[in-house]
Amino acid sequence: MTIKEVSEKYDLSADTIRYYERIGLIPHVPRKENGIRDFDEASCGWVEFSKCMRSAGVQVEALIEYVDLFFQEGTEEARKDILVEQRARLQEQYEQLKATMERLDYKIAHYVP
Amino acid sequence: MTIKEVSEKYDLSADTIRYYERIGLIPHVPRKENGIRDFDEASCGWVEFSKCMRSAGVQVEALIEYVDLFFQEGTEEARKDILVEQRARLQEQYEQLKATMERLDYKIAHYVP
DNA sequence: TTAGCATTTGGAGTGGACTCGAAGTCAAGC
DNA sequence: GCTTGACTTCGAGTCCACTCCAAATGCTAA
Repeated sequence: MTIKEVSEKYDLSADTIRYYERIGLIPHVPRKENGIRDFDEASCGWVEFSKCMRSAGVQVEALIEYVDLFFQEGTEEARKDILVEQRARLQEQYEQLKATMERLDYKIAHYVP
Repeated sequence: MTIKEVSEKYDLSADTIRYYERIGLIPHVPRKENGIRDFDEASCGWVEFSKCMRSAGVQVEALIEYVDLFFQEGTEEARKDILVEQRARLQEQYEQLKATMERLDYKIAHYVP
């Protein structure tokens, strides 16, 4: 698949996908002989994963570290730790979000500022 | 209350509070004769409100508009609309967050990348 | 009354995450 | 053979939301 197809498939700009590869947020994408990216299933999987994580607010830094560890042997625990930590972060955001939504609901329902 | 006290009370830097006032995210804070901010209950309320909204991810822009309308007569509906729209945005974030957390839970539980 | 610390303003600087631009290559169609 | 449009790299630019700085003023305590 070309970058354009992947970009449309996951609704991420081609620039963003190139940027993600450049900074190591997704692993190197295979190229054709002419140097053009040719996304295979694994690469698509990474794009999809990064999109999902990013849109929930997982930091770029954490994802880079994860991808980095992914290519080293015996780092399963470390990788899992990253996931656990990010999971905890999301949990916090979740609580905050819930509280704020309830507050907004109340404000909207009783609207008199 | 001084800005320092408010800053400690709500765990927001004094710089951020001044910034919020400057851009209109909170209304003008009353001053003493010497020009120093003297937060009353209303001002504290705005600080607390903005902190809550911001930490859930409500955009600065929307809050500025809200505060702006707040000081004009007959804008109740418009203000409520802002709240309703922001509520919907948070709802989307919430869904995204939930989905991502579930995905992480699964990945963590079955850890074999 | 002088030191030392908080506060004021306005403007400049920062960090994160993209987003764009320039200059070049390549394949397909006319 | 030439144009057109998608692709490449790499560096620069942008946007948002702060965060910091400088210079001036004010309050408190030795």
